[in-house]
Amino acid sequence: MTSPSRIDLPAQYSPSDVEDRLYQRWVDAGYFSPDMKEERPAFSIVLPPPNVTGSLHIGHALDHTIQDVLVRRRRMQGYATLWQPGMDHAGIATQNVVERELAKEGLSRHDLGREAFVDRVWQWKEESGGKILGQMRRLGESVDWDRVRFTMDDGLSQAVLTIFKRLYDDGLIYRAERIINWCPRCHTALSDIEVEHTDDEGELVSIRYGEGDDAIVVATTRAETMLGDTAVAVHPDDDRYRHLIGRELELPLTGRRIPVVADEHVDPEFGSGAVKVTPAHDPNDFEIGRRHDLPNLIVMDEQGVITASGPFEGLDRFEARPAVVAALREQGRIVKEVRPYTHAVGHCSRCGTTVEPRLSLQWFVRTGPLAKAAGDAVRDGRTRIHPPDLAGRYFAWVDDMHDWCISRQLWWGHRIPVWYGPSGEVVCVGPDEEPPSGEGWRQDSDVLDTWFSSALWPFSTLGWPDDTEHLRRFYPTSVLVTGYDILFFWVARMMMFGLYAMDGRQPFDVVALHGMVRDQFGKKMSKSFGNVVDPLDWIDRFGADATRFTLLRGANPGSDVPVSEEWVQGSRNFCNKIWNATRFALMNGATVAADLPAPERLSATDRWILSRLNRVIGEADELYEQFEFAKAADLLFHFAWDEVCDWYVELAKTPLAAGGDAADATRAVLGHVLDRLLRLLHPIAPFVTEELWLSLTGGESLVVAEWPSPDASRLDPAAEAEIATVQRLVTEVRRFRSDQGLKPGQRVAARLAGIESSPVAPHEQAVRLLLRLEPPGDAFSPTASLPVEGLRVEIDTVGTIDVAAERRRLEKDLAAAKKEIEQTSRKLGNADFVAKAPDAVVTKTRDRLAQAEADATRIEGQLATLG
RNA sequence: GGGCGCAUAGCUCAGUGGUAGAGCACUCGCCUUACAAGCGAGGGGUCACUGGUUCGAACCCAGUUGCGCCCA
Repeated sequence: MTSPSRIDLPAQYSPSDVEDRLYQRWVDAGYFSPDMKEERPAFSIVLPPPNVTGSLHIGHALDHTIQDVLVRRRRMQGYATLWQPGMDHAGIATQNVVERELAKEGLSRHDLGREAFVDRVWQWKEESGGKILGQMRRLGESVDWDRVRFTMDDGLSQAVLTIFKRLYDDGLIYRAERIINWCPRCHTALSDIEVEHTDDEGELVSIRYGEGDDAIVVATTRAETMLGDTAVAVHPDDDRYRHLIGRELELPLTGRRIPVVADEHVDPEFGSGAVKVTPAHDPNDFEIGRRHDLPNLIVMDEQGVITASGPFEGLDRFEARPAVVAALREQGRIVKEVRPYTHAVGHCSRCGTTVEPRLSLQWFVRTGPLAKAAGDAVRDGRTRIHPPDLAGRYFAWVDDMHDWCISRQLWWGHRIPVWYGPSGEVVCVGPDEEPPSGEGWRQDSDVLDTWFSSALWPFSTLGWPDDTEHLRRFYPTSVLVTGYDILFFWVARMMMFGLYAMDGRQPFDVVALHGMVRDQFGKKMSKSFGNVVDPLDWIDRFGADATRFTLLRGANPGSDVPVSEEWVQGSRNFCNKIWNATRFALMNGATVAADLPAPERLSATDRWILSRLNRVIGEADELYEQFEFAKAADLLFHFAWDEVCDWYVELAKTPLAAGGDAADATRAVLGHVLDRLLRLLHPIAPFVTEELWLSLTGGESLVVAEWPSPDASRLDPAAEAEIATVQRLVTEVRRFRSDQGLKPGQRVAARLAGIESSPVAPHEQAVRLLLRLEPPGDAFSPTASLPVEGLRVEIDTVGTIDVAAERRRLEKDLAAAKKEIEQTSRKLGNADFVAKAPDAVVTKTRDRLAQAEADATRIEGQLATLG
């Protein structure tokens, strides 16, 4: 159960050896439940409840990782943090799952009856539902497991009944006969946003109604609906049809006579300028029908089968379509057929079946005043949408919201709390009221849209309608993290219900939106395309930290997140890099003490890395605060790898080897830098950082360690400049070595002429170590001489120098210098530039020119020496 | 049809007025005692196109083309 001791870390980080152990330790310690001490400020996030049927997919992984980052950082900052987990009951999806199980037994839900079926769903939920909760542990999510909620729980159901009653009494819920989206496979109504529109290939058939001078041509993609036509509509100002308005035509195939009506909403420019009107099967036609008192003739049943009497009765709608067209063709009434004809078709978002608009008696939420409030809360800044440019989409939705159809013809869900009496009474029953009983009373058979209960999530999970401590402390929640595709579905509805139920207080202060996870080519992940990433597979193979890091590294606010296996490998490598840097530190006795040595007692190298560290602490903290996870991850990646590992650790080897005070100081600084770095990375990569930090510090846990803040007294521009000089020198000599074909490990003798008066002087030993330069011996005879950073590096390359390679290198440098001279002199030769550009820019340009000229002169000299 | 967004290296993306960047991929050389999941060096871009504003434009403005998303 304990972490490895300080020295015996293996050479490679193995996530599977540490993740479960650490996670269980965190849960056992109770870190994920908020510390309710009064003085702690509150921070809360509600997890968007995944479907009880669902399993963890890569989109969840992104969404949850972002939330975990926010929560873990705030926890380290000392907040009372609540990350509220749970699931929703997913009405249609869950009912479908259980119905499929029953089907295997040759049963339908009707064979069981409502009560037994619902029992069966509960049974399924207990046994197989909620798999996702276990998977969330694998990702390292620090949710409060003591507070898992489910939208069908007693408490949350109480919340549903409470708000339904309030809305009903306020006249914000009503029942009406309207055209709704009907799924003939799920046998239920759907709301507008549960319908997905795709451009499908169909046909556009033009049909002649009437005879001779009275003939009118109408066009349709759903020919079978003509069986339910009750009028033809034309624009009142359309001269072509003016004479027909008010007359009747015979509707083909039916023998019925239907009127020609004049309606302003008909577009005379579109098609023939005349439209068939099917009020019971088309939303626009329904409106026309209402304006002209047309009958609503339903010609299809709930499975999409034609019910209109005649030869088509009993045909499925897709069989009826060609049959109707054939019959019309036989009568010579088909004027034109366009096939294929691409047009938008609505599909059930659950099962993909083509949605059928259908006249039906349903319950609705009157969204007008609620949506207005939801828009205003964002407009006046109580809720901030991030990134702000996505607020436009939100406004477009809430400012033009249609009433929300909330009844579903399902059995699994919150049953509508309305009773109908024997004499036509309608009674909405509140949560603490007894439903009317007695002969002839029955409850509405429908259940509520799942989104109705998830719209209550930010306060129902905290105990509403009871006045609980959690509700008082954690509402409004601090941030909602979700994909921009959920803005309409869920965010707007939570805003409406939150503001309504909580006396105008918004459900969250910030809505932080992210995009969709895509593959490395920016393509949407889809099973049929075969590019789906399973986050659990990645966690198994690369670790939870690498998976999280990969997702975050692409998580720019509001934009899609491309990922690939190559990139998660890179993230895994990064974790391993941190692992080995800490391993090096432990092997060299790095310590983490309360106080660092004062700057006067530190080398420029130590002062440099501390200066950089404190800059990075400030920058990373700001990026986290701004939801800039991709930039925060990138910053820490480069600081850790490029600066700490590639330079500081390498430079530290010299004082560590020297021992004494120099080694002690370096051990303290190295320990300090890693301690702070691990803290900064912990929200992103909780496991590897925790494992290393425990070894490095012997502390209790990074989960509850203090979040770092920058120490301005450690900023040291002079040390930064000094080390920059060292870096340029080393890089330049490495380039020479590489061009000359000297093996990296090959030691050569060299003299660093003029180093005494150079800022590099204190770093001579370190520079020699990095460059594998031996001190010159008695027989030292340099074959090359490199002027660099104000000193001259004379090297005995052990053999003849590759003159051609050296010439190539110098000529390349010369060309670069000449280009720089050309560019800068042109600018400086422009009087307007010198006069109008800021002084700093002009000075900088002059400096660049001077530097380039010096470089060119030096290089030309070297080339001349080469002969 | 309406609205919004995007176009920068082979791929995916940062970069909002002053020297074009990263990751991955690519080339060359290395098992140099933390790490080959590594180290060092290197190649690679008319910043979609046209015009404008400006001393100066990847960046601001207008238009064009192409692509994507949302809504109907």
